[in-house]
Amino acid sequence: MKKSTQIFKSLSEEIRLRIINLLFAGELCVCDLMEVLDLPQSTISRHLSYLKNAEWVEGDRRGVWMYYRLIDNKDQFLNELKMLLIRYLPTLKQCVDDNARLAIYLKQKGKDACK
Amino acid sequence: MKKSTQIFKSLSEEIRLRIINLLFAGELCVCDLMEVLDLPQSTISRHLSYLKNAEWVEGDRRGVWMYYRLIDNKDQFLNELKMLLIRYLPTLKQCVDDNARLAIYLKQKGKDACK
DNA sequence: TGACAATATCCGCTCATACGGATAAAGAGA
DNA sequence: TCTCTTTATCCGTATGAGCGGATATTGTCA
Repeated sequence: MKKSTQIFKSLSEEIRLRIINLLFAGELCVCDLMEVLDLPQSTISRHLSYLKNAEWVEGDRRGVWMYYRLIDNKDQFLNELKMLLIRYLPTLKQCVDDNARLAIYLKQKGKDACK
Repeated sequence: MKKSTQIFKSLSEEIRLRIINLLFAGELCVCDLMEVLDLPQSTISRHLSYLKNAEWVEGDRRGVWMYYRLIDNKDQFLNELKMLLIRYLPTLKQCVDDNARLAIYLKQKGKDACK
């Protein structure tokens, strides 16, 4: 039961929903998210660790960078909830904007940004 | 966006999940819930009003009693989430126990309890 | 109208968690 | 090893929401 409420609590925060939405496009590192969401590093990192505890994301280090991605969870409920979010989040204005910013950011990334 | 986080926040509380689970069986009044969940009246009432604001339930007065039931929402996302909960909540031990207590309670209700 | 029952709201308190700057830890490269 | 970059964690503070007893509100019935 505790775990169930934790799942929903992890989704009850705007920034975390925005992060999940961005990760639908594929893995991203902390500095990517800082850029796109325009938020301080400690805030991003904190939310990512929250999402990791709730088993939404996993991260792996590549050099200095930590790359985060959504987990393909064995838990059926979590997976169905994720499917729901995949369809729902992109209909929200804030997420549409974020996705647009991400696209622009990724296009110019190779040149100057991390990696 | 605010509304989306609010939806999940409304589900991030054990008592509220238990109430939703019980209401899948049909409408109930506050005193029913007090009995089955064994919680003080102010606590039940507070959570119900929270669920009402989040558009999960609606209530109507019949005499002194307020009967609450789940809303058939027009919002597609809310409805799909509800379908998910209908399948998921009854698999949780706490909810199984609650449902058993509800069944016993309802069986003897006509005699002494409200209405 | 007066007493009682069911429900909603108020109140003071406590706890969880958000924030963001500062600091620590980990790795890369000279 | 020294420095720089990225990320994680710490810290003090602020806010949101939970709790349950007390009180207010609403309706019933005599």
